[in-house]
Amino acid sequence: MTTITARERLINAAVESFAEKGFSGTTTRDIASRAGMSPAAVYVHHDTKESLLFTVSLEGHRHSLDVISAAAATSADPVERLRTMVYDFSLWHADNSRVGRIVQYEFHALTPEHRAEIATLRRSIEKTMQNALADGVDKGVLDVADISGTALALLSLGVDLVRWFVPGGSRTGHDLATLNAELAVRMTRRT
Amino acid sequence: MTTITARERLINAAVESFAEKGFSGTTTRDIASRAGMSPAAVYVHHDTKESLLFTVSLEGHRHSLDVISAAAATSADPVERLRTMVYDFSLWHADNSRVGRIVQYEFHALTPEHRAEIATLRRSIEKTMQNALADGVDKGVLDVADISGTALALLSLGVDLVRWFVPGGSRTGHDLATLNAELAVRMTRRT
DNA sequence: GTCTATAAATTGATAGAC
DNA sequence: GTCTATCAATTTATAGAC
Repeated sequence: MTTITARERLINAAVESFAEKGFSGTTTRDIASRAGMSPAAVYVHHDTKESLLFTVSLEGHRHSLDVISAAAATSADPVERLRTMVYDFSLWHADNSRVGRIVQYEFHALTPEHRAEIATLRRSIEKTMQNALADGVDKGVLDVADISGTALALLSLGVDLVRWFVPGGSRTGHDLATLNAELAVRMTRRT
Repeated sequence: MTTITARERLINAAVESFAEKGFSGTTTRDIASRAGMSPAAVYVHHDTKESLLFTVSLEGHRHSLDVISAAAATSADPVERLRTMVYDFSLWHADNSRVGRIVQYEFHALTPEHRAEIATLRRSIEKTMQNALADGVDKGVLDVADISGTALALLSLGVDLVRWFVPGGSRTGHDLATLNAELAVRMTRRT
């Protein structure tokens, strides 16, 4: 049996509202009413509206870093590893497109301190992709002239899904992730 | 000699503020002060804050559609045409990253009527890319199993630049556009 | 921990003088 | 076409009762 605390209900409500209207477009009243509480109840569990955003953003960044890090450890073959990394990273963005929008598009709304903390997670995500490409080049399996630029492009394929992906639409997350993974291999494989 | 009207000064101010803080995070007072006017002067030239957004968004969408359409007409060779399309589309997003952020991320803030009008331009952009891929497949030069999905992925490479591109940073728009164009060719060329 | 009530500031937009 | 002044509504956040 899973107990959902008031704090978690507020976080779920914040995810809904931030993803739909953006951070600035969301009122604390909207979050409260989605969570079935009065406006004042929000502040018992979260100091400010921004601290709610930070909680969501931090958890989302950590989750996506976990996903790509785990994928990076699945195979010793650089091509299959890259395929898995792009597949899992893309699938995460499709399956979590609401959190993904907050992660990717509300970064600027964080306080400078919170932004700095999250920026380190972003660098880890990029570094994980760069390392996978560099290893594949070292092993002579991948052909990548610009490793950091290509890493950004591969991540963009997954990240940009959150801009338009609609759950229940004609394309499934699995289909899109499979396509992105195949394109990633074609982009980088040595011929 | 170029005369800058008050209306244009307001649009430039709106681009700055919308790109920096988002539509909801921007106040009409902020736009007015950036344009060197009083808050009331805004409403002489634009009915609502949203009409300013619509003006910026419409112009931006038209411009990027013009860019990719012109690129689609440059060459009869599908590979070189695709390279030019991805290069020009990516370069536009790097060179116009502020307008690009408004175009890509403030779509939801438009009124339903304005959103519908702009949606037709978005479909034209996608269709232009799809046609270029389909023609290359017909001519036996490109190998693309999922044309609409691959079109979205190619556009994503350009679009996602606006999320992080910083003018004057270590990477130039030209460098990024060249890389994206090369990756696009590798993704789609028949081997 | 939840509520009602409200403070204090900010917001989009307008009125009316010049 | 620009201004000062202001309205009416909304906003984040708090006070204090239960």
